Amino acid sequence: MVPQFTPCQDPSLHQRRRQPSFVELQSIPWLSLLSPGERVRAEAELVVADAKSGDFICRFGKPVTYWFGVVEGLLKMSADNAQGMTMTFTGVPPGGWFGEGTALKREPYRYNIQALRNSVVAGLPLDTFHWLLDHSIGFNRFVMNQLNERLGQFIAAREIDRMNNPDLRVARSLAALFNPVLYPGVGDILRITQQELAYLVGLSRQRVNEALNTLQVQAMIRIEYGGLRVLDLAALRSSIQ
DNA sequence: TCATTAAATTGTT
DNA sequence: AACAATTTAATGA
Repeated sequence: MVPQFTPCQDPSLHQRRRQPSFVELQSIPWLSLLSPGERVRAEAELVVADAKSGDFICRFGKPVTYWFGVVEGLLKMSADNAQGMTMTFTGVPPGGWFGEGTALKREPYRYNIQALRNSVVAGLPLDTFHWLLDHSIGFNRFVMNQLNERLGQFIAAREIDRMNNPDLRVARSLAALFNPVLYPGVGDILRITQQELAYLVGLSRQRVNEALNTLQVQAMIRIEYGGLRVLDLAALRSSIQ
């Protein structure tokens, strides 16, 4: 059955925030692009919080407070359309940072971000985000690269939505999650259950299970308990039929 | 550290 | 949707 995520209080994350640990800081890909001075300030202002499964990191219409990144776990980016249907844009695995578009314009969020399972989320205060944009070339390069790569993902996502072959849908969605530029924290193994993947792709768990086994036979992935290992990312991206 | 038990995840119909 | 099989996590001696 489809679990109804219990809607939770928005300020909870803000209240549960704490200082990032050394290991958590290491998982933040753009810190190494900063100059020593910039880095000191960024690390001082970064916060992390534990999000429980079902927690909303941000909601449509709420003002932007942080630029967010995933340290650990898995998030889901989605929006509600006019018909009241929830459509999932993408999953956000470890190493992924998002919301720079709305952060740049200081606009309210235009989508929801929800934790698919217990996760650790990092947040950079909006003022610090803008300060880095004004001072750090390395940071600007990262954000620009991020925007460009995500644009490619959204274009690919439109094609995925139009595909009727479930095996292909799963393959392409997986390829997106294994994107090394957007999600450097993923590596060879993506921690995701078949149920979670089913939510992201919009298929039943049974069908996802079947598709994954097909992809495994084709030596594109290896199914592991609670996760998947990529063997051939290029094939996931471009396989036909 | 090991054995037992509970919980989570996967495989199958 | 239901159930069985498998894997991992938690517990306590």
